[in-house]
Amino acid sequence: MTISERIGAEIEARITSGEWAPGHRIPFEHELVAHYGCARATVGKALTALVRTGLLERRRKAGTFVAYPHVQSAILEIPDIGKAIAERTGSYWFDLLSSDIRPDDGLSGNFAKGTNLRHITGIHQGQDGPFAFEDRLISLDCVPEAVDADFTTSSPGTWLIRTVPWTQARHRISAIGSDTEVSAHLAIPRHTPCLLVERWTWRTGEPVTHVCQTFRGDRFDLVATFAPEGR
Amino acid sequence: MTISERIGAEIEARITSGEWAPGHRIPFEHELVAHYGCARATVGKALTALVRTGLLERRRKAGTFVAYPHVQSAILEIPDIGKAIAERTGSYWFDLLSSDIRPDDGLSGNFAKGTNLRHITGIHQGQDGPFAFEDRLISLDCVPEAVDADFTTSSPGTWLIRTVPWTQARHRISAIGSDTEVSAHLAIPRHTPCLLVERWTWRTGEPVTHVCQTFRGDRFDLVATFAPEGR
DNA sequence: AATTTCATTATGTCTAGACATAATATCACC
DNA sequence: GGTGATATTATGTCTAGACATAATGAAATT
Repeated sequence: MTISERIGAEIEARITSGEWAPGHRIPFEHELVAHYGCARATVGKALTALVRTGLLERRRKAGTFVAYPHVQSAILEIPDIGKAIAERTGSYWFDLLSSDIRPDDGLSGNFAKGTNLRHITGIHQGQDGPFAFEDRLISLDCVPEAVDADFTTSSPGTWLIRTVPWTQARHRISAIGSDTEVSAHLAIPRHTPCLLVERWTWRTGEPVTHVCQTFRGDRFDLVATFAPEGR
Repeated sequence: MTISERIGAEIEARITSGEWAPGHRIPFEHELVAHYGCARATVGKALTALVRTGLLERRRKAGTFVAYPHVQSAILEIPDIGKAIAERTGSYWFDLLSSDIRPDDGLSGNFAKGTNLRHITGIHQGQDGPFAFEDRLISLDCVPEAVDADFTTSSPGTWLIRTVPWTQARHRISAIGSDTEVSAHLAIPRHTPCLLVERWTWRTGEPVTHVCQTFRGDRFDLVATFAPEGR
């Protein structure tokens, strides 16, 4: 354990134990330097790490304070569906249902009107039947290689992750009842509760893909963990 | 913009533009030092930040490499339900349905058998009706103040965030159909698709609370964003 | 050929000090 | 009393150099 890690751990312990409550001013850097007998940069490194995790807040001239818990946030692992299904059921494949190319009609609101899009629908299949239905648009202006990519061997999601360096993504997670089309594809009654994961991806500001994945509610959930001690 | 920020931004640009693909060895630190005419600590700071965001990977003796995209992850903001509902509908309150105190029967699997628990059920209400049903257990051994906390003025979640310094949390998000009890509380037909958010919280390894929140699927979704530029 | 030894090298962490910046408190002045 | 200039102070960032550590490849040995 390095010196800065030790300093950080000791400060964190005092906070989580409640000894230093939110709003409390922790000792000045020069006091910590005197206490630990190290350089200021070392103390600074420890404090910077704790600021990153949201545990501390520094104000010039005033000092360093225990932060008030703000918005709770968690790290959500967006699973590689193929890997997740293969791990759970032993096998996985992607059934391509349709694939066509057309310009954006300007109604999607995500891509610029006229953007060349590849439109794909398909089903993520596991050992014991369908897991999820996918409806995806890929911008060919941003990812020209997607024109002739073969999505019968690997799913579009897996292919894209490997091909395009993403920079930004936005997810929306909601619960819906399956409609007629999805019900047929997933082999479930109509109005069965499903998890809908919608994802938009950008690369340096330019839209890359927009995907709607409908999961069978009884076969899939998302897990997120939060650990403030940073990675 | 500081020097280290500039160095980091330039490296990131080369990666997201595709010039430096995953696996590429970026220049050695001493080369970057020569290029930018700064100290090694400054280059190191920039690189450390990029490692944190998962864009780079450093190997002693070998050098620093562009990381292969691994698991996609996103930052999920766990909303303060009260605030979210108030913002959307203009008003919010928590309807306490039941509150009792009992020792853990050892069947929950989350708390140690015999742990004193406060068990609470209630409804998150908005302007135009119920939003979510909540079923919560709080460990009184870990949070003794919860014995006589008044959850008619603020929701248990809001109260806990302000009172207990959390250290770890785990969430599970799934889609379910409402059962008889939930249907009645949320004023929806049975088997309506709902978003179930389950959350476990620990404080230095000790379980604090376990909560199941059932949201009306038509009135709530979760949003997560991913932005590799850190935080 | 296989193994051990050793020098090399790039990153990991640290020190001691410097200057910059922003917020605060103080004091003189109107 | 209110206002503005000034000194003070804690954090923010940086430099130049040091030693530690771990991985590599080459040389020496078995």
